[in-house]
Amino acid sequence: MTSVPSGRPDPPPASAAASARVAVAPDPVGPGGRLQPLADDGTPLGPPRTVPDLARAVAEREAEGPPRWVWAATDELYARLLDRLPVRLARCHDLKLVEALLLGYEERHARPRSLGAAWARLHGLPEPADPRESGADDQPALFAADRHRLPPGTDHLAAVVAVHAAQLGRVAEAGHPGRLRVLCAAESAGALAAVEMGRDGLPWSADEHDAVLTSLLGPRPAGTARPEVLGRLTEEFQRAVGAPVNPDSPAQVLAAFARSGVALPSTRSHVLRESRHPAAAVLLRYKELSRIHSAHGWAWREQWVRGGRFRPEYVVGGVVSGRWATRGGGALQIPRLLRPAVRADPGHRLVVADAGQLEPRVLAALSGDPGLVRAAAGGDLYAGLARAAFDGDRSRAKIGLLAAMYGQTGGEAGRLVAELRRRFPAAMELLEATARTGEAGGTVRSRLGRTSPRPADDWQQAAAGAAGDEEDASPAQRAARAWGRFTRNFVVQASAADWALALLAALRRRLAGSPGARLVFFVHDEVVVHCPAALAPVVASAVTDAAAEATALVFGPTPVPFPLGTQVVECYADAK
DNA sequence: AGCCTACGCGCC
DNA sequence: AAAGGGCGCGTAGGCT
Repeated sequence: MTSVPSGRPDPPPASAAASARVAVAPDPVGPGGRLQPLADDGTPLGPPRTVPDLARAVAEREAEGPPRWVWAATDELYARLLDRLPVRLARCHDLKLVEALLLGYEERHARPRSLGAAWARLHGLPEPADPRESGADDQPALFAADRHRLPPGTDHLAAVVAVHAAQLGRVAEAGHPGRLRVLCAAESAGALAAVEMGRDGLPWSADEHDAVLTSLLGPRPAGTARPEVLGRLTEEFQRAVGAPVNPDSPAQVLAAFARSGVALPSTRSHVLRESRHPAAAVLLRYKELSRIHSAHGWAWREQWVRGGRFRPEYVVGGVVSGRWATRGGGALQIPRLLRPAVRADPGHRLVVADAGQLEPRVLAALSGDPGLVRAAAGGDLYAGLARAAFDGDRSRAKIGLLAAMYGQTGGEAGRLVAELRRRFPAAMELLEATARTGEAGGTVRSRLGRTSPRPADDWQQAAAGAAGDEEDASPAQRAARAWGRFTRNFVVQASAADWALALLAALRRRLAGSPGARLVFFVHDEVVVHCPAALAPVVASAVTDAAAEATALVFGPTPVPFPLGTQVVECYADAK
């Protein structure tokens, strides 16, 4: 285990003031449920209360002063409550997400994390496997309780109370309990935001979307036919290679190029761009248009855009680094070409906030490397880096630093990394130490304590199947290096995700006082808020304040600034 | 028909 | 010395 070095104290607990908690268990069927007030250490305060209308009881309790709601899974229970709640809930403790964080911290990554599984572990019972996560075609609501995997006859509320208390104890035993507490609170707040954002949706203009598609692909074809332009480009491509080749088949395309005397290593666009063969340019154009049509064409719009909103399903903790994933619609990959379709409602604005150079700043803050900290302090980190080590060549500085964080060693980038090692030894040593840990099969942690998984037991054998005729490295060595690149990047990416999650939570809390302002998008290092135009300045300053709060929570006092570029626009395409 | 992998590309 | 991290999704092409 390698911990991230730090000379700074733990941040304070997420809620310094004593705040009540309330455990929640919905009835298996119907609108009722049970509530159990808890002390901050998880001890029950008084008897549980049975209520006929859970949403109403939760709303009333929230109005008395928001407790931290403790429940099995936000994505299931909060999603059901939200429609019937007059307000949004301030705080929660998501047992499933916290269980996953703790299992990772305890290096038991592979274990199931449902409430039922956690309950079983507490009682020495066999652990039920996690249910298959799935989207729209899921089990009907009647079976929702089954998703928690509680053994039949188990009291849901008692299980919530017991697992919660046990989790608080496990957090307290961690190496940095304060940081882990922040992580659990931020992850849980993120789960609330994810449900809300999925509900509210991203403003999306079908007309603008169509205008973009039509300008690129021509008029919409009838039914599921492909646009004529794709047929024309296919024919043109086939004439150019002199064979009836499917342009969507990399194998056929490579063979056709080979027949005309051009050996390509792949059909990737950067390879095609270097080829002088006349078919290459046609193929590139075909790929570009075909991609838009198949990935974000009219069919996508009809499937995902309803009532002027794109509503993706966010999956909190969907990536081991703590980044979110999404299910359906590819929400985290909205192509730049389509951003004109993201438009604020009339009289509204989008406040788009983007954390610039987040990962290198995270590296500076984690390592405390004096040179890198100085470079970060100047505003443009890469420019500062360039002045210190690359004769002012900003692009080489950027390539070198990214290569160092990704573990690239070959070619020009490798030489740039060598220069970085001379000038920024502490930062580079942090990266190399985490890589060595991974190569040896160990785990590393983010700043707040999110822990990398261990490689599979047979990780070095499994890699033996890969074609390995290169160099002198054995398959096992190459597998070790690959895992080292993963852990090397994990610390930076996961700590950046810590910061972004803290930002989201802080911003969400600040926006609670402005009901017209809604978080509508979150992607790794960027948030978008939709609000009435008059509110935009307030939202923009809330964003700035939230960034400062996130920096303090995650990194404590640090000389490294984490600036958030904030823009107020009507259309997403106009941002930066 | 469904299931799986490889490939390629979009985003960060 | 070492040949670039994380995703979702669509298509092709092989498998059962």
